[in-house]
Amino acid sequence: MTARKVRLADVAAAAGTSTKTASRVLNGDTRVAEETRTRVEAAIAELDYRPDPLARSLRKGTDETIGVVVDSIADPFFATVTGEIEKAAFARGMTVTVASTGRSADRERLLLDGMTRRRVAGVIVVPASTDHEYLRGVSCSLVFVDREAVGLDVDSVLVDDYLGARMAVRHLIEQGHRRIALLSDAPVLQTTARRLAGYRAELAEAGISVPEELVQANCPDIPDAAARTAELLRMAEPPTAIFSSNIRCSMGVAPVLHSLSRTDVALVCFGDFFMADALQPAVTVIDHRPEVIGQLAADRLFHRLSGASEPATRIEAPLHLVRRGSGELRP
Amino acid sequence: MTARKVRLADVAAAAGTSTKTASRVLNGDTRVAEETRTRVEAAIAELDYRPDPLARSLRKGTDETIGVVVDSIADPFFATVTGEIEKAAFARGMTVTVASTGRSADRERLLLDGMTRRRVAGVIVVPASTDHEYLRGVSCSLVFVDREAVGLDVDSVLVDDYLGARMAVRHLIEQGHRRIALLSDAPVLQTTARRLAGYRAELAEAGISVPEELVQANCPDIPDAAARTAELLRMAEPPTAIFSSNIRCSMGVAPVLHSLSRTDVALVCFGDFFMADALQPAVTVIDHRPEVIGQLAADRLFHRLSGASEPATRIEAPLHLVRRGSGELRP
DNA sequence: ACGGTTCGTGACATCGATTACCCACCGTCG
DNA sequence: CGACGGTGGGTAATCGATGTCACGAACCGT
Repeated sequence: MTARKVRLADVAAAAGTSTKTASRVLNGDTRVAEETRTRVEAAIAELDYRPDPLARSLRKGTDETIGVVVDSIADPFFATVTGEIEKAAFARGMTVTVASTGRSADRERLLLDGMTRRRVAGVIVVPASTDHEYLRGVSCSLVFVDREAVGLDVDSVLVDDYLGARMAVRHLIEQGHRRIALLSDAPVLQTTARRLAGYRAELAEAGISVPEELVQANCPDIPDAAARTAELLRMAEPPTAIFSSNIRCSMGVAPVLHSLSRTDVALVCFGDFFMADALQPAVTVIDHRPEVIGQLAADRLFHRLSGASEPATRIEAPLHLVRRGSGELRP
Repeated sequence: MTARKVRLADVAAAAGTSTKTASRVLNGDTRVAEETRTRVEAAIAELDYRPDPLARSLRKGTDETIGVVVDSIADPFFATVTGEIEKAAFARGMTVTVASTGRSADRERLLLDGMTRRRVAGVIVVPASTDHEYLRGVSCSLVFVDREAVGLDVDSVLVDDYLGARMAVRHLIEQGHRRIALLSDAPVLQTTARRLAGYRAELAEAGISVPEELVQANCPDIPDAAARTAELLRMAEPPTAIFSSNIRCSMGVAPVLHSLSRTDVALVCFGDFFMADALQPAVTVIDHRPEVIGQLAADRLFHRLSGASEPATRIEAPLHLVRRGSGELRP
């Protein structure tokens, strides 16, 4: 077993130079004699030396680590996004630290504060708070994902929520539906609010009025979404179609429709989810791939890290309607 | 905005002491006069000082970070495990760094090496390699999850694969099945090998011989599992029941049974998965909850970190059969 | 031949904390 | 009364790397 700790000083000693020169070789400084360089490189290889990342970070003031802050790392959507980021980071020899906000603005602040204190090179964040002025002076690069930054000019990778919702609702209208219910999270979130707006706009444009009892815009979790769905179906004049505006809701709606054998009700969901294509009928979705979003965010961040100082960009991840059956049912 | 950098020296200056004394207060050293202590604490609060984690780690030789190494962070099972670990870490003010091995032993080595070099306090790892001697001398605590350590005596949190497989197969036999197919990953993995052994043992005990064509023990991914399932169903004498021994396989099998309208074939899966309860019939599973596994692993790790030096333990996460319909079909 | 570059190099300070070691009290005991 | 032991606290070394700056040698132009 090679010795426990090999320091730069050991390398320098082995090569017969000073630590400074060894450091120069390590960092690819050009002002080192060819002969010296090879001697140091030999010593590095010989001793299997690798620099101490902590010491380096302390001195340089920036760590080869990127932070990922999401609602919940256990959420399959964010897990996939994170996985993609980790892949990109690994390819560049960087490490990734993750943290979940649980949708709490305070916690978001706490986590970001901790990460900047650790001098992460950059952070990819799905914000929970609605005001990001506090990030004004941070020295690390930031990329916002899924939700926009407020009061801060940073790169962001977004989903066109408004358009996606319109696509979904238009599709249902095209199948002949007039009573289209909506299930969504609390509209205090931008994302949710925009999807709700898209839903209303598309219906308005088609000249369809929306009875408020069809708008269930406050389902925080799967069981609640399930309960609301059951409620909708018990109405005197039930909806003939449902637009579920996020994955959590979808995972509540779909099972209920099936267990109540009400698979005659059309369903379009915002966001693909596991097994959506295995149900009978398979669930039609507006797809925004987490892989793509993760890649875009990572690309953006690494682009910044390599020194680009362009103005902040807003990238919109592509959306497409995946017809699978449930959204093509007629009333 | 408070000043960008507050160092311990600033606190000491404000309190009129030396950095050493300030450091003592910070680390709860008892040999500090009550009066001095309060003065320093006031200064800390006043300046909103928080110690630099990097500098501290460099000096102390151990970082307040725990590493999580899994096959893939995007896998919903591991994502949930990771989420639970992160939750536990956050509660203790520690950060979490994650990395995926992609099942590569080399990469496992690389990642663990990198983490120990970063002086993580501990690592929770789902190993990809089959020999862990190389971890013999590491200074950080380790907890293995889901697969056993080989050549190394460490805490581990496991699933009783053998028992689980027997439970699944017994259940199918009890429903009257005799031709029970198996789908699994490559049996080089311990987990897989044990489940396979359980499958064979249970059948043998029931006096049922297993035609080798029913054993599809090499499905690396979802599409492959799907293809194998279709193949099984095309056989001259097809199986009346299928035991899918891991989640990835299950996500291949279930959709195929549905899309081929062969929901008359009984199915029991090892590991719960999203929407398993929404299918018609819902999928019967042997459940081993990732939340529980994550918690157990985190508990174990933090227990070690707080200084326990008991011999290594082997914890087995509880398993239960969740009857949902697909496993109760008769031939 | 001499001052001015450029090049390769090393001594030393530095990042921000912890810690080894030493000192200055104060009270007490022999 | 002086040595001793326990407190409270300071100085400087340390963790492992990088940045500053200065220095000697070779090189160049006039």
